[in-house]
Amino acid sequence: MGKKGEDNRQRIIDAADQLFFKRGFNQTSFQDISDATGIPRGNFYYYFKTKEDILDAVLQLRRDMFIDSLKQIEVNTGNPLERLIKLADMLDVNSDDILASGCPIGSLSTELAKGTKDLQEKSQVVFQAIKQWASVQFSAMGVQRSDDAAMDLLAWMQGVTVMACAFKDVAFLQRSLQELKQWLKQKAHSKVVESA
Amino acid sequence: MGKKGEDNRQRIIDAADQLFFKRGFNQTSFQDISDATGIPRGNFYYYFKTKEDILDAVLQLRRDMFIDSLKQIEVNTGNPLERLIKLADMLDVNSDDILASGCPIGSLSTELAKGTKDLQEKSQVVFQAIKQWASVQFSAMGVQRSDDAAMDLLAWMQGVTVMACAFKDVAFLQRSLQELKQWLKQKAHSKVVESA
DNA sequence: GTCTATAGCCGGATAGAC
DNA sequence: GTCTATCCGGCTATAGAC
Repeated sequence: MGKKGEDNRQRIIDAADQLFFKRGFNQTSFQDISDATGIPRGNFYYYFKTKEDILDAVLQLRRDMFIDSLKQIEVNTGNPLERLIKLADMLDVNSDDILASGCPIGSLSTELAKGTKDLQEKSQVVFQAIKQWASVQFSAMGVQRSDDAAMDLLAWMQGVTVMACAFKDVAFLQRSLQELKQWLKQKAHSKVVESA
Repeated sequence: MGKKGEDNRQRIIDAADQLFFKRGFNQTSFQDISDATGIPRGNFYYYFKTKEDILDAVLQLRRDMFIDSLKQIEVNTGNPLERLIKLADMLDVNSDDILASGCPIGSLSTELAKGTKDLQEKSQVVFQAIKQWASVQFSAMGVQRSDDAAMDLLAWMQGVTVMACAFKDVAFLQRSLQELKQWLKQKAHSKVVESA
């Protein structure tokens, strides 16, 4: 806590997080992060051994941020259906960024999938956390095969994001979000029918 | 046709096409393409002024290849529902590549979205060709708002691809493909009900 | 802990011989 | 048309002064 460097370290991670999203991991240079923070390039190696170490820190940050957001949703919302709807609504809340740069997690995962096996595995961590949370909510809703449902939800959100970003089509994003919410509500209702 | 260089030019484009898919556009160097073809780096500039010109040629190749494939489907299949199912089945036919590197069009679009505005617009062209073809098929099926249906289909395929690639999950890919086909069949049937 | 200077490499692009 | 040699710049990473 008292360490001076912890502040600089966090500023590097925060800037890298933004730049990895806007430009991609490979296309973000130490110079870019230096320009954004005012911290000299050479100084980075005091906090991180390699660029990949910065990536690790960014992935951990994103995972922690998501887990925080999801816990907030759990605190504020008792109904699992409404919780999942709030997750989906992130597409609307962040629509400007999504149209411009896609999904921070999905686009990074897509980029890292083309790298070394080491890199490929790292990108799963954030998705895993969200998937697990969504699965728990589906399960609480009484949905069978909640893991499958969680994957379907994530796939839906990713697909909408890829196409909306490719065509810069906010109307498609909004329409798909409505249909996604309908699908979630049907999931919640159909479990009643099936369990009857 | 008699030009000697046309052969080399095509070999460069074909190698770039593969490499852009496996490693990404930015992460593919002239050296990589040279290694794959045996053609010296410096020679590339006889056929292309810049790396972006190679990208243009690759995008045109992919568009042409898709248009060819879709025309083949039209020739071999009279029923628009079965045509769309054959389009979806590309997820199965190319499942190994998809698990390893994602969708050639989607992943490139995601990468280029983080580049200059010039690059962003180019990636739309291939998607546009497939979307238009799918829209025609939905329309022939009697589906209302066929453009929306085409976007939904592409988004579904992209979402499945992103998640299947991220988790290297072939079972999810297969399951989602079955559900996608069911959705297509429901679309085909529901239009009868609505028009009755 | 902070910063400058620079090594060492590799990228896209060019010039010009053959 | 084909190929070699090379320029110039940017990259990650390192060394070492302060």
